[in-house]
Formats: sequence, structure tokens, C-alpha cells
Amino acid sequence: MPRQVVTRFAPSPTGMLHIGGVRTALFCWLYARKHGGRFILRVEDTDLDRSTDDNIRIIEDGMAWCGLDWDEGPVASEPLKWVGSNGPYRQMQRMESNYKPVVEKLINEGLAYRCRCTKEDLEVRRKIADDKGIPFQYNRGQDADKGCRDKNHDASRPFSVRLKMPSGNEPWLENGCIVLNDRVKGRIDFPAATLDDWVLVRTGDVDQIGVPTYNFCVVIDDTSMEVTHVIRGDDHVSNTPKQIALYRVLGFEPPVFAHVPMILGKDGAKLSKRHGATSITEYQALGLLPSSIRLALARLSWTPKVDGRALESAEEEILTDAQMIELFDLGDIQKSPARFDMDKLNWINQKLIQRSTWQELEPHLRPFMPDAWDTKSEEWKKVAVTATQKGKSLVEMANSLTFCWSAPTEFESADKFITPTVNPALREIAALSNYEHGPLRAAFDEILERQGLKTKDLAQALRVALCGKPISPGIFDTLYLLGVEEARSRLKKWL
RNA sequence: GGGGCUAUCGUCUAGGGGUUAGGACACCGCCCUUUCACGGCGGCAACACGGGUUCAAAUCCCGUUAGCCCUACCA
Repeated sequence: MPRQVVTRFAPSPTGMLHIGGVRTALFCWLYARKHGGRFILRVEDTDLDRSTDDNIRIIEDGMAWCGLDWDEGPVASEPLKWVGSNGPYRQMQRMESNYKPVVEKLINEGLAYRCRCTKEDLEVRRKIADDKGIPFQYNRGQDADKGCRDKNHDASRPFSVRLKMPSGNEPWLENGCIVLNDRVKGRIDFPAATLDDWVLVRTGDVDQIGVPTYNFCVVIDDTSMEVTHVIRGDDHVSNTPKQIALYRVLGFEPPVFAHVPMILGKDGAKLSKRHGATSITEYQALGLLPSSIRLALARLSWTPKVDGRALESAEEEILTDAQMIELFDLGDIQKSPARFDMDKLNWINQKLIQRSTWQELEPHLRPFMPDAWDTKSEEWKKVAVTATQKGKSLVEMANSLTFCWSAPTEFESADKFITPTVNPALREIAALSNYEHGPLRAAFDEILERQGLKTKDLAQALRVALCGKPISPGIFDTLYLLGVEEARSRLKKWL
């Protein structure tokens, strides 16, 4: 029986939740959901200097907002709690239980060794190689016999732990290469001779094991958490052969690897601050729906195929979560990096806003509204939402409703639209006492007829008088949203 | 320096020996219209470069160039 699919997203809590990380998490999530598997959130906090609890919370909140729910992992805002049977899910809480025993085993079995080279010593040796223009490899090439692999240097010094990398004739090597069969990149061969004995565990106190490194922890954690598919950014491709070596030495079967390309900024450089928003919370503030983020991010580097065919119309581009899950396939992921396109995100957002019901939109729109929003009736909210549902973002929707909350003090193009000819019509509008759509429309038409005006003439005059500018939602909605009393009082100034 | 990855419109991409190189976003134009939008229709626009292989190359092979990743006791 094949094992249940298990994927994981393993960010390090050293700052905000990056949009690139969210995309990787999204792929993991999609894959797990598609195969009825489990999705794990694991916090890689072995960088003691930069990892904080606040940052862990930012990750949890960001993931939750994005709708990427995890089946195993930390419980939001509860540092000591987790869900799942293979926890803890914060690496620093796994030291004693998971890492230490493996390190000891590796040393005892002669698969890894204590390295007592000092940082300064290493720097000198590295420089010697650099100066000759040859790559520095610990205990290899230029550096052969200088390392601690076969010697035991001063035992009173603190030590790090290094892995003995393959010598070249291990059975799991092919032609001296460590082979990675990547689900998105294809087969990649890494000559084992180009790798050296890397550090598994940082230098600790004398006689003490220090904090293990990322490359060590991932292997241990992915194994003990039963991760079957490691889906991560392709910046890890070059780390993979080191990890594979550790899996082999430990006698573990490596998981399936899928390295997904990175997301670049508009100019093709790594997505960073200067390209605008990189943190997920910034996108939230921009008025984007989480579903838009999911779709836009998924569609970068991924081309869904229906019966072997790519999407062929704008209509098909707008996929629901259910469709994405159904269609998701690692084999349809691009090998090359994609540039992030805000225009496309906005377009997707607009489409998704259009397709939502007003009830679906309301909770997302609410944070962008003043407190007065909550005092309004359901019917009023419904009209407000549907009247502005053509907007590109929630912010845009909120902006087009600002006239509801305060009377204008400036009037744009008043001379042009509020003319003596429309004035009598304005007076008639002010006299109306029912702004329900049907009656209002009927009354409006009668006024137009009576005053010999076109819809445009009256509508624009009203917009300027009521909203201060010739732009607003449909004129009947505008009047309804304002209400009879408020509209009348705003009109008074012009009569 | 070494090892690795990548390369089709401005962007996301389809296509993987013979196509008018297809779609989407953006942009431009027209139409619709009570404003702004929405919507509809149309247009502009691409195979990085050089060699091979082949009757035929965007597609296969080899180089070159460019970008990126690893080469950390960061992740």
C-alpha cells in the first residue's frame, strides 16, 4: 500500500512571510489536498539570532489568511502546543528528542566526525585555495589531510560535526555522481567529488553538541515526519545532493523532490522590497482577496492542463480552489523562474470580486470600511457591495463609497454640470421621499420628461452636488445609499 | 574558480521536427453606456546568438552569451 502523501512548508521565522514562500506553501498544499494527504507546517528556527516568536506568529497568521490550512504543525499563538503525531514542529524543540541521538549515532558509527578546526584556521585554508583559483573543499584537494576526518585534533577544543561524504564507490552513486530525479527539473547529476564534508552541527561548548544546521535538520525532520514529497524553492537544488548523502548514510530512502522555480520582480531580479510588496500582509492591505493571491501565485510557473490542453480563454483562467486542486500536477510546473505581475493579480482580483456574492465579499470588505458600516442594514450593505463590485480591489470599492460617510466640501466641475437648466430637476429630486429603486426610477423618468433633460444631464448634476465629483456608482444606487434625508440636505446648497 | 539550473510577444505561457507560432494580462483602437467602470469586437507584439544533424529546426545536439542557485558553523 502506498504511503499517504505528506508535504510540508518549512519557513524560517526571520521576518515577514514572503510572497515567494506563500507560493511554495501553496504548491505543497495543493499537492497534499489533491492526493488526500497531509500538509505540515514546520518552523525552522535554528538560526537563533534571527528567529523570534513574533515572526512565527506572522507566519501562522499569514498562512491562515491565505487559506492554507495545515494538518500538522504549531497551534497559532501557543508556542508550546502543536497538532500532529510527529511533533514538536519547531526545530529548536527537537534538539534532545530528534537531533542529538542521530548525531551521536553518526559519530559512533564513524559516518560523521568531530571537527575541531577553528574558524580562523578554516579561513586561512580557504584563502590559500582562493588565491590559487581553486575551489576550497574541506579535507580534499589542496586541503587534503588538513581536516579532522582521520585525525583527532586537540580534544579540549569545542567541536562541530561533519558528515563523511562519499568517496566515490558507494553503491548508491552512479558514475561517481549523486543523482537527483527531480519531479520538475528532471534528472540532475552531481559529481560527488565536487562536494566536501559539510557541517552537520555547529560548534557547541566544550564536550557539547551545538545547534545542527539546516541541511541536517531537514533530513531528520522530513524523515521522522514521514514527508513523502519535498516541494520547495529551487534555490535548494544544490543542497539536495548533500541531503541525499545523509539519507543514504542513515539508511533512509530519500523522499520525492520537486524544486519549483523562484518568483522574480518585474525587472527579473530577485523579488525584493524595491519591487513593492513582498510581504503577504501588504497584499492583504492592498485589498486583494486571499483567493486571488492563491490563483495568481499558483499560475506563476504552473500551467494547468485539462485533458492535456492548456487553458485557452480568459474565462478558463479563473479557476476555483477545487479546480486547482483537481488539476494540480508537478509535471506541469515550469523549470524557469517567473516574474511577478501585479497587473495580472489585479485582473484576477477583479474577476473574483465580480464573481463573488455580496455576502462572500462583505467580510473581506469590512476591514476597509469605517465603523459606520456596521450600523447599516443588510439591504443597504447589499446595495453598497453590488454597486461597487466592478472594482479592481476592495480598496477601490471602499473608495467609491466614501461619499456615503461624509458630505463633500469641494465640488469638481460644478459649473459644467449644475446649470440653470437642470436646477428645477434638482429641486424635484429633493422633493422626493422614496428612494426605493422602482419608484425612484419612475419618478426620475417623469422629471426628465417634464424638464426636457437627458439622463446624463441630471445624473451628472446630482453626482457633483451629492458626491462632489462627476463620478459615483449608478445614480439610483447613489441616491439610495445616501438616503432621502442626507441627499436632501446635500442638495439644499444648490437650490 | 568549481558544480548546478534556466532561456518563445513587455509579462505569464501553449507548442517539442513541417503551425498564418495559439491563449491570457498589459497596451492601443472601435462599439456599448447616466459618470467611472464592466462588457463586446479588433489591433500591436516573441522563438537570445552561433554552429551542427535533417529534405525540413522554435522544436534534437554542441557551443556562446546572459541571468540565477550552491560553493556559510544562513535557511
